[in-house]
Amino acid sequence: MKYWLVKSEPDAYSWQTFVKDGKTAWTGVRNFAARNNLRAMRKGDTVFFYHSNEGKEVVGTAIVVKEAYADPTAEEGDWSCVDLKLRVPLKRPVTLQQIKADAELKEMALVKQSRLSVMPVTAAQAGRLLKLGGL
DNA sequence: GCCAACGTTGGC
DNA sequence: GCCAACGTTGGC
Repeated sequence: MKYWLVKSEPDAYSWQTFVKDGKTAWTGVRNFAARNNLRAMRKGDTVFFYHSNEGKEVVGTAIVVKEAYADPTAEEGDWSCVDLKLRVPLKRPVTLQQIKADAELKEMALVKQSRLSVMPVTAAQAGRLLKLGGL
């Protein structure tokens, strides 16, 4: 069982919208590294949901319910998406500031590769995020 | 709104 | 196959 983190601009697709939807197809990824990470996701994996630009914090968790399939929103090219189901909101969002200040979390791709929108999270980092998030 | 980082494209 | 130019992302 692995851990991941996906980013979304609240303007494009917010956590609040996800809460209403309950489940969503994670489409629109157009970056090879991010796509490959999507393809490496397995059913049951935990996915952290991060708000970029506005908020800049990890706000909740989701679970992979359908593994990679062809992204229906892609008009050309070889792109993939997965289906995510809502799990739980963090009791307290974990901000980028906190992440940068944390010895373990500052090693996350979120900090080191700011442009990557789908990335792996280690088990240790996941535990830390959940703890800081009050879960 | 600016700018750094970095992925992608295209000319050679 | 290299590398410069360009576009996009995302933090500040």
